[in-house]
Amino acid sequence: MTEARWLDARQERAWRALQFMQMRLTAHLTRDLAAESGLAYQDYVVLVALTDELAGRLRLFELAEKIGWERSRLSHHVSRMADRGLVIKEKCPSDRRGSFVAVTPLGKKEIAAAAPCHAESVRRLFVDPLTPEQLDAIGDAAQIVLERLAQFDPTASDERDDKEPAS
Amino acid sequence: MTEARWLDARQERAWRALQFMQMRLTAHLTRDLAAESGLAYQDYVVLVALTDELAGRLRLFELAEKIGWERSRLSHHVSRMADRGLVIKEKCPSDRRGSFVAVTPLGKKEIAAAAPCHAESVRRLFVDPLTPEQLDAIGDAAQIVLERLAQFDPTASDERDDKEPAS
DNA sequence: CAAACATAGATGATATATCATCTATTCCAA
DNA sequence: TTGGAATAGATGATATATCATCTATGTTTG
Repeated sequence: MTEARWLDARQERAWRALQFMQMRLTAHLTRDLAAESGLAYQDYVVLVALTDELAGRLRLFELAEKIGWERSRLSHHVSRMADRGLVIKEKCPSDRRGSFVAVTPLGKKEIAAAAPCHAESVRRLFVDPLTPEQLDAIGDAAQIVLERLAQFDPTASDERDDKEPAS
Repeated sequence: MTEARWLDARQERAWRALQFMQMRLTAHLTRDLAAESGLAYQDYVVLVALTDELAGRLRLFELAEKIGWERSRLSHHVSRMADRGLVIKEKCPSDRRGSFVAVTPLGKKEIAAAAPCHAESVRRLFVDPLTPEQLDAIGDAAQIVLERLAQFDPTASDERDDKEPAS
């Protein structure tokens, strides 16, 4: 069997450090958010995506696409959030299969309260210790990886790309 | 009034791109791994950490530390992996509260079969599209963020008063 | 030494995520 | 048109993660 090409030292270091950073960072941000608001990180993601919209609402499938979740997961989670009054589901008149998820006044209040704290955490833990050049490097690299992912998995394209995978 | 400092365009782009990359990448790697082996990504993480050890075994708390999991999560997961014969738990003679987790021959076989495929996926999706300089930049940045996280990490103590970590 | 405390790990309850499947609608091509 | 395929979303079963708590052992301190 072909001797496995594992990663060289540089590659492995980058990969492992990134994995660990992501894990620790997410854990920390989740704790901060829970401590300062009644929101889980997932609630935050949903609410930001909705309030980011002019209408404060999106079709479920659009929201799923926007935040990169599976539809089923989103459906379940939105139901739970609706039970808590953070969002509300509305029938879509033009496509009777579909629904909108809309942020409620309560949801707006919660996200407005949580967002500054969360931004503060992101800045303190991630943005501040890095230089602008490092941030750009991360942005560039992530974008490149996302483009490559889109080539291998067309369903997972978050950005509009009309380029066809070379084949 | 301190108007909420959100992130500027560069910061936000880096942050969002990183989040998306991580999500998509993990999803893709998980699928690849499941398709080419009988292992979930979590199994892979555990088995790599164990086979990485000379003795092929670790105390549970050491393993948890190494891979960055909560102990309870690891305890549950190791039980499930033990049920499948991938690892085995052994009493620790020197500390009778504790146990070792050891990789079994089956576990070794599975990880040996899965590792090259996984490495190939990581290379194809993450390493190959980036330059060595970009990989170093990511490694450097992640390391810096990890150091900052360590400063703020509450595992050391619950004293939250030291808002100014000496550097 | 004993009492208080800390640590290792397990366990059960609950919350969330994933997977397969289902219904209702819309789209599309023969 | 119409019947098959695709899409939107919901739902229930299962898998995994999280949280609080428990037992047993080890450690410290008065």
